[in-house]
Amino acid sequence: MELQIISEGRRGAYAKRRMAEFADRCRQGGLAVTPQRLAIIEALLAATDHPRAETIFAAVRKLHPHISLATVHRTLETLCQIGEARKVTMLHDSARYDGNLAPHHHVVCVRCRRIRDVEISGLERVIDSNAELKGFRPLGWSLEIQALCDSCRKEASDARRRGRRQALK
Amino acid sequence: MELQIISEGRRGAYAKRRMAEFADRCRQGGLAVTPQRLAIIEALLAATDHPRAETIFAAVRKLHPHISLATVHRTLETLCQIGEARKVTMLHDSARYDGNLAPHHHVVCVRCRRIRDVEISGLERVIDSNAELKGFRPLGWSLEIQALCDSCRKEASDARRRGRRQALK
DNA sequence: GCCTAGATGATAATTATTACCATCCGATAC
DNA sequence: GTATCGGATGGTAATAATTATCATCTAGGC
Repeated sequence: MELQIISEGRRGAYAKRRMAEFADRCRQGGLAVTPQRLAIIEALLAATDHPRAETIFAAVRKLHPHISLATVHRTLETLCQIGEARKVTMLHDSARYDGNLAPHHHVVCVRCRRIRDVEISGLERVIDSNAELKGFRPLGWSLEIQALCDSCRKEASDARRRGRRQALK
Repeated sequence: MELQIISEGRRGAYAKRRMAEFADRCRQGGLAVTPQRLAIIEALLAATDHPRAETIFAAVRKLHPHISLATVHRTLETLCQIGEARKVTMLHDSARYDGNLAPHHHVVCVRCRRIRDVEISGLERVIDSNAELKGFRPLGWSLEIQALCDSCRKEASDARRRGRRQALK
């Protein structure tokens, strides 16, 4: 299969630089530089709407009809793992509800997905004085702090230790 | 079917007050006060872990084996609509990705789910000086501003107008 | 008690994502 | 350039979460 770089279009300097770095950063992460990965990162950099896998799939498909949706899903996750993309919706896999109506925020463990309430004051001031929301009328806001909880931190370091031992065998 | 109030247990004063208000607030919202709804809001108020529908289902089921998972899903959404609960994961229905690695935040239209980047400075200071994250080691944070975008605002008000006309017929 | 709109339970359908596996190909060593 | 090999891909089945459908039931107003 042969894929080519999607049209230059009106990509910004940022996207251009990121594309230039991309191959190296893949290799640094131990990943092969495939035409699919190039097409997907390029579509992601060209988008301004924080797309879902399906949207990227549709965009990439126009030029490369053979690409598979599964590849798009996999690749987007991979890009997040090597730090080339971010998942905006950390807790997207199922809806989580909160009965606490008082204004508050959340710390989320990135590993076990436990969520705990946090109170933070003074946010309102920072947002009001700062955010330019042209075209959007704000209704509310919520801060999500990504974190590692103590028990996950312990388990993660144990796993690393085991991994190292495995690697030495 | 007959459901009863889940054991008093160690419900806080907050939950107690909310339970007391609940029936009235349902009627205000034009909703029937059913045993299922009582059981679900009570389970939600008793939980501190921002549960998913399945978790509430499991909790409620212990005392009320006949309740359906579909009812739990529907009811949780309904509770959000009348303002008795919040969905912590507004954009949970599909994963959204972002190629922009620079630190930034998001405004999300609650209607069409468009997401736009916002830059907000000074957040770091507020969080560091404020948040008590006992047991969690922070890795990053992101602020999500819920909003209504201009075009959705227009459509929503058009729809209301149509609705009123319908209602007059 | 009776009636009706709305609520529920049971289950099918839909949607997003992941798993699986045969085949392919990028990267490295020759 | 060729051979080799482990990771990557495409096609598709499987899974998980949620929503739709519809027959039945019931809360709330009379």
